[in-house]
Amino acid sequence: MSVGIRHDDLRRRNRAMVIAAVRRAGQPSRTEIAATTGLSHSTISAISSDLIGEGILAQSKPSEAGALKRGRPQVGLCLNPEAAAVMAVVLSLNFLSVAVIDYAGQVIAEEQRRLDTLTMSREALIGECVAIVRRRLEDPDLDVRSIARIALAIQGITDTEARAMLWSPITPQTDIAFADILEAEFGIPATVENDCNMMAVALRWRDPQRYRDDFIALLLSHGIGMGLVLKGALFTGTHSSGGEFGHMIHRPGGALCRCGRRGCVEAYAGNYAIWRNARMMSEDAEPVDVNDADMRTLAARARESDGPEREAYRKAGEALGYGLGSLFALIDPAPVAMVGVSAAAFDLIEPALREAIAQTAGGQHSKSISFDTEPNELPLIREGCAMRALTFVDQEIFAPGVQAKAGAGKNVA
Amino acid sequence: MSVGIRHDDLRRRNRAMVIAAVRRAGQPSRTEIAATTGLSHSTISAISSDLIGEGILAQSKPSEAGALKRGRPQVGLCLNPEAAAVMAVVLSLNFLSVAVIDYAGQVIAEEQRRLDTLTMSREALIGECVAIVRRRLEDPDLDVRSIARIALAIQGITDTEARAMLWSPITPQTDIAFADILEAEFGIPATVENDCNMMAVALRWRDPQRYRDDFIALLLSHGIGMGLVLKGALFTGTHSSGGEFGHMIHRPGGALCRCGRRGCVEAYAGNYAIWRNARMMSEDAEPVDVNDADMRTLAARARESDGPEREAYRKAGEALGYGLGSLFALIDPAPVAMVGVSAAAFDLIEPALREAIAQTAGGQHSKSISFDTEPNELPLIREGCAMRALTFVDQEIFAPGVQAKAGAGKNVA
DNA sequence: CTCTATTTTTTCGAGCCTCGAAAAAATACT
DNA sequence: AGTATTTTTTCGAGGCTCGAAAAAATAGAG
Repeated sequence: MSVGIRHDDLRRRNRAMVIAAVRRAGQPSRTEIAATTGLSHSTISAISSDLIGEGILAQSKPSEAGALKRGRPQVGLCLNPEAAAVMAVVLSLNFLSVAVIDYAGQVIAEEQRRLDTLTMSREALIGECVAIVRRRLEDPDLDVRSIARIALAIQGITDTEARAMLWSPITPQTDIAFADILEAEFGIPATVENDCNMMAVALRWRDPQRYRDDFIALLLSHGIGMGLVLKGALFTGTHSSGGEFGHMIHRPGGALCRCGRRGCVEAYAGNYAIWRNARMMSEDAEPVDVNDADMRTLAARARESDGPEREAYRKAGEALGYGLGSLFALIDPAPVAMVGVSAAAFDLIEPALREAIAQTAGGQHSKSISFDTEPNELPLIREGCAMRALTFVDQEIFAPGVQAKAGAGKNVA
Repeated sequence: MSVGIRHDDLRRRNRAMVIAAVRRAGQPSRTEIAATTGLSHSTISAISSDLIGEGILAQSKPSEAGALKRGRPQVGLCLNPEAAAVMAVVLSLNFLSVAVIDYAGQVIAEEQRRLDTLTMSREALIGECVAIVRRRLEDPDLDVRSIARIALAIQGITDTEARAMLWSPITPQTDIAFADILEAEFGIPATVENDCNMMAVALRWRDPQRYRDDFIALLLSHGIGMGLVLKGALFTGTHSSGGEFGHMIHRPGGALCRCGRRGCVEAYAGNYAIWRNARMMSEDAEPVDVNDADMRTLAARARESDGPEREAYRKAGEALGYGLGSLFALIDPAPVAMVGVSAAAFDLIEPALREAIAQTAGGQHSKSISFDTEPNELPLIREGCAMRALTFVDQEIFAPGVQAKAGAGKNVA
C-alpha cells in the first residue's frame, strides 16, 4: 500500500529535485532552478547552501556568455566532481569493461578485457567481474576513496529489483545474483541492469529533445533487444527487465529462434537470422555467431545486387515492422532509435519495415514515426550505465531518508 | 518537468490517502488507517476530524463483530454518502446507460436505453448522451444537488487526457470531445474512459487479492479489447487509451479484421471471426454482427461435436494465446480475466490458448498463469466507471490543491 | 458495584519546512 | 559616484507531522 508522506520526506525530495536540476542543466543559477522546480527562491537558496556545505554541489564561476545583463550576475551551480564516484561495468558477449566516473560524469579510469563468456564457468565469469572491479578499486594512481555505487549492465534478462541476471545469451549460466555478489565483496551498493535499458537511458541524456517521455531503443545485433521509455519512465516487466521485443511472435511456428522457440521477431531480424536467410539456409538451421565485419560485408553485398542478401534484410525489416506494429497497437507510435551493427544497414531494412508498419495499427502514423540510427551500442550502454549509477547516488545517498526501490518505475532521470 | 513539492501539497496528499484508505477498507478505525498509511495517530486524528467536519467522512457505529476486545472500542470511519454523487455513463453498441452513485458507492438511480448507434448521426449520438444525463439531473424524485463528476465509458479508443473518443467500433463518427461537451452543457467535470480500462478498474475493486498490481482484463466480445494494470496503475498509450491487444498482429497478411487491416488477433478471436470460421466462410468475408444468443448456440454446438465450430474456437484460442505470448514477452506473465460472451466459451478456447502460450516467451510460466472468466461485461464497466468517477472526486475535489491530470498513469485506486 | 488494565483517540508542544517580503549583494548604465 | 536592475540571502510567519502524555471508553477482577 502506498505510504503517506512524512514531513521529512519533503526536504529529501526537494533536495533530490535540486540535484537533478543541476545534473540536467549543467550550470543553472539558483533562479533557474527555482523556475524549473517551482519551489521558492528561499527554499532553493537554503537547499543549495546545504548541498554546497556538504560538498555535493559547487559554485562555478560566472556562466560565461550572456553575462552582459544588468544586475547581480547569476552564479552557476555545478556538481562537485569529488563528491563521489561510481563504477559502470558492462558485460557483453566476450567482452567486459569497466569505467570509473566522477560525480560530475567524467570518466576518470577505464579497463576493457576480452573473455570467452560462452564457455566460461559460472565461477570464472563471476570471478572476472569481481576482479576487474577490484583492480580499479585498488589502482594506486587513482584516489577513489569513495565509489558510491556500482552498476552492471548485462545483455540479457534481469530481475525487476535489478539484483540479478536471470538469463543471458552470452553465457549458459543463469540466475547470477551479481548485485549481491558485488555488494558482499566490496560493500558498495550495486545493481544489475539490462543493456538495452541503459541504451535508452543514455539516449535520453544525449538528446533530451528527441528522446523525452516516450521512445524506443532497439538493439539490432546478434539478438534483438529493446529499451522502452514510457511517460518518462523506463518500462520494465512485472518480474524481469521485460521488454523482450525480440521474442514477440512474428510468425507462429516459424523460423527457429536462438531461444529455442519458433517464429520470434529475432528469428528473422537477428544477425544470425539475416545470415541464415542470406545464405539460403533452412529457417531451422542452428543460429551461429556472425561477427560484425561479416555483417558489414553482407550488407555491402545486399546493396550491390538484388540477391538473397537483400531479401534477407527485407525479411528482417518485415519482422521488425510487424513487431513494431504490434507494439504500437499497445503503446501508440513513438520515436525509435536503431542501435547496433545492423542499424548501419537500416537503409536495407527500412522499406520493408515501413511497408509492414503500414499494415498494422501503427499504420496511420507510419509517416510520422522517426527512425534514428547509431551503429555502435557499447558506448551508449556504458554511458547509460554511468548515468544510472549517478542518479542512484543523487537520489539515495545525497537525498536520503527512505529505502528506495532499485530498478522499477523510477524516472530515467 | 516534475515539480517540487510545496508545503501545502503535503496535507492534500495525506488527506487523499486517508480518504482512499476509507474507500478501500470500508470502515477502518483511525488506528487502522494510521497503520496502513504509515502516518502518525495524531495526523490521522487531525485529518479525519477535518474531513468529518467537512461532511466527507462520517463515524459509523461500533464495527459490529470483533468488539469483544478490551479497551476503548474502535470507531469506524465511513464515507458520507451525501458528500457528493457522481454519474457513470456507459455507451456501448446500441446501448446507453447511466447510473447515479452516491459518495459511498451506492447506486441511487439508473436509466438504460437502446439506440441504433451504428447509424446515428454525430448530433444524435451526442444528443442522446446529453439528454440522458439531463434527465437524471432534473429528476425531481432525486435530490441530486451535487453531482461532482461524470465519467463516460465508451467502447473504443479515447485520448490520453480522457477528454475525447477518438475512434469507436460502435459508430462511424470519430473524434467526439464528450468531456468538453458534457462540461460545457452541465458545468460538471467529465472524463471519457475506455470501456476495457474500466473493467480493469472494477476487477481491482472487486477482488483486490487476485487483481492487484499487475493483471490483464480481456474483453472477448464482438471485438477484442484489453484493460491492463501494471505496477498498480492503469496502462495507457502515449497518445490514446492504448492497449489495443485485439489489433496486435497474429498472422501478417492474414484474415480480414473489422479495422480494415489483416491478421489482427481480433480477426481470429472476435465474435465475428469465430462465426466466420464456424460457418467455413472465407477469412476475407466482411465482419458481421453476431448477437450473444447466436454465439451461445455456436458454443453449444462446438461442445457437442468436433466440427468447424470447435475448430473456430480453437483458432480463436490460438490467436489469443500467441497474442498473450507476445504481450508476456513485453510485460512478463500476469493473471488474466476473460470477460464477455465468449468468456463463457473459454472451455473451448483454453486448450489451444495454453498450447500457443507454451510456444512463446510466456511458455515457461504457462502453468502458473491463471484465467478467470466473467461472461457479462456491462456490470463491470458500469462499476469501474463509477469507481473511477468517485476516486476523481476523492483526489480532486476533496483533496484539492493542484490541477490533476485526467486519465494518465494515476493509480487505479 | 468499584477499581484496574487495556486500547483507542485527542491534545499539546516541539521541530521542520516552505513561503513571501524585505534586505543585501553585485553588477551595468548614466 | 549614483541609480537601476537582477540575483541571492535573511528573517519571521504559518503549516504540518510527530512523539508523549492525557483523556476517553470499555472489559474483567474482586
